[in-house]
Amino acid sequence: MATATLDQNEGQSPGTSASPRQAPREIMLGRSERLGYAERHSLLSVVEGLIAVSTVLPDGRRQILCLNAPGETICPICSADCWIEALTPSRLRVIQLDHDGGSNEAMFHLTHDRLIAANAHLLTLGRLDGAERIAAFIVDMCRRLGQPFGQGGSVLHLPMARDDVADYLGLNAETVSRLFSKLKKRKIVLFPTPTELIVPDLSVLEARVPSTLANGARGHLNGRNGGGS
Amino acid sequence: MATATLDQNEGQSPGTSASPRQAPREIMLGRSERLGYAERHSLLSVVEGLIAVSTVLPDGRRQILCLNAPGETICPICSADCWIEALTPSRLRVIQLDHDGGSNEAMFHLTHDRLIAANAHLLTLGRLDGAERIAAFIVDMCRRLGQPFGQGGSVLHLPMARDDVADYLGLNAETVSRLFSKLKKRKIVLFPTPTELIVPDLSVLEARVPSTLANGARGHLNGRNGGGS
DNA sequence: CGACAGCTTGATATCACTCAAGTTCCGTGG
DNA sequence: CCACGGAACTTGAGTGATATCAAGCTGTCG
Repeated sequence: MATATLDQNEGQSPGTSASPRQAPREIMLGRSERLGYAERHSLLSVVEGLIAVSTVLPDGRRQILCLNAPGETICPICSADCWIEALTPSRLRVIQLDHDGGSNEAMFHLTHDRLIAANAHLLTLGRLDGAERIAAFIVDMCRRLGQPFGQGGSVLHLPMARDDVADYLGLNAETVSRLFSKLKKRKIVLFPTPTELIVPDLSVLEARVPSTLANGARGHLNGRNGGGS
Repeated sequence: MATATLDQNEGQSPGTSASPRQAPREIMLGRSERLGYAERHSLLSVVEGLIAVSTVLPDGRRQILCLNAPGETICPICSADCWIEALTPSRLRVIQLDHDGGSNEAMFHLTHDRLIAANAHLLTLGRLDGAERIAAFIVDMCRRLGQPFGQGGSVLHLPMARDDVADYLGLNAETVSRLFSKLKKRKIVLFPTPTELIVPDLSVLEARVPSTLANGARGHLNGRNGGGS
């Protein structure tokens, strides 16, 4: 897993990066820029933007395993065999690991939360149809990135392309677009612009997400919730 | 579908269980018997049989998140919101936790391995088609449960129903059966009986699994031996 | 204003699901 | 030992959801 040292040139190779000075080391990534495993040596947390951890097959198929919003730390384990990719221009902060017991526990919590989220995602990919996946996705993103709107509504700037949503949900971009359109037609979600979503009433969307998931998907935000019934 | 209830006398209620009084606590589960979260209080490891950790939606859709073969320990985190279910009659051993730092590390390793496997599974469900999923599955099971056969082949007793394979791979039972038949017709896999598979040459199957996965899927195996690769 | 990237929409194809028989396997009882 | 019955498995036909291919549209930024 994460080894300690960083050299000075970190974050240099990808195109538009600005070179971080000293104290709080930062890495800038432009849209679609990636870091492979070899290019990271520390824990990273997202300051700004949206980061995807993804696997790409030789033929180009991509699966996004995990999305990290600002404030979240990228799980170094889930990213060992994968790419870290900015879905929108992003700023990352390098977290210095102290080699005491303390960071072990931090690593465990990261891993723990990630596993719970991964399990929810497995259910999504294995057993939900397209419409359900989209509903679950929007609800999840509203909780993580949305601003409250009216009574139980949410405004969300979706900082990723249809393409990326598709690769996260195991669909393709056209299907995502069609499903969005369907929600738009029914006025469950409004689209002032393609990346600006207004959900007037989140509970309408939540009603379209099978219940186990509606709870399970929150595992990485709160602690655990109710037992397995 | 019996749900086993456990009280003080752990391991009593499920059908055929033998009740150990003291030392190595064991739990027997008949086929399809389940333990909910409330019925477990410790780490469990599989002695015999095959255990699935699964989530079930209100409408009955089931996703198997994880399979545990003999010798493996069931990850308590991945099973917090889920059922533990025996796919074939199984024997579990209760592992007593000592509340020292040592078990923290054990928990971390369990979680770590599980997360790596979950990520591989996400790729499988999100981006592989039916034929690829089945190939990846058989290869994985051969490594974990198979006996070497000839030059680079493997014999596998598959201790689970088509149904269960389907719920693990996000398919349905008929599709699994059809895909098995296709492999049978091409003599890539032989079926002396429906649950007995002979893979004369594992590399033929491996060639049908996109390469990233062929490596990633082994993450959770550390320390177990399997047929060669 | 023009060009490009991203988005939407339509037509068609394909893969996997559903429903419905059959068939095989296996345990049980005559 | 064979007949029976149920569960699991296989197979086929038809359907539906999602992917693919192909335009066209929109919005953003020089």
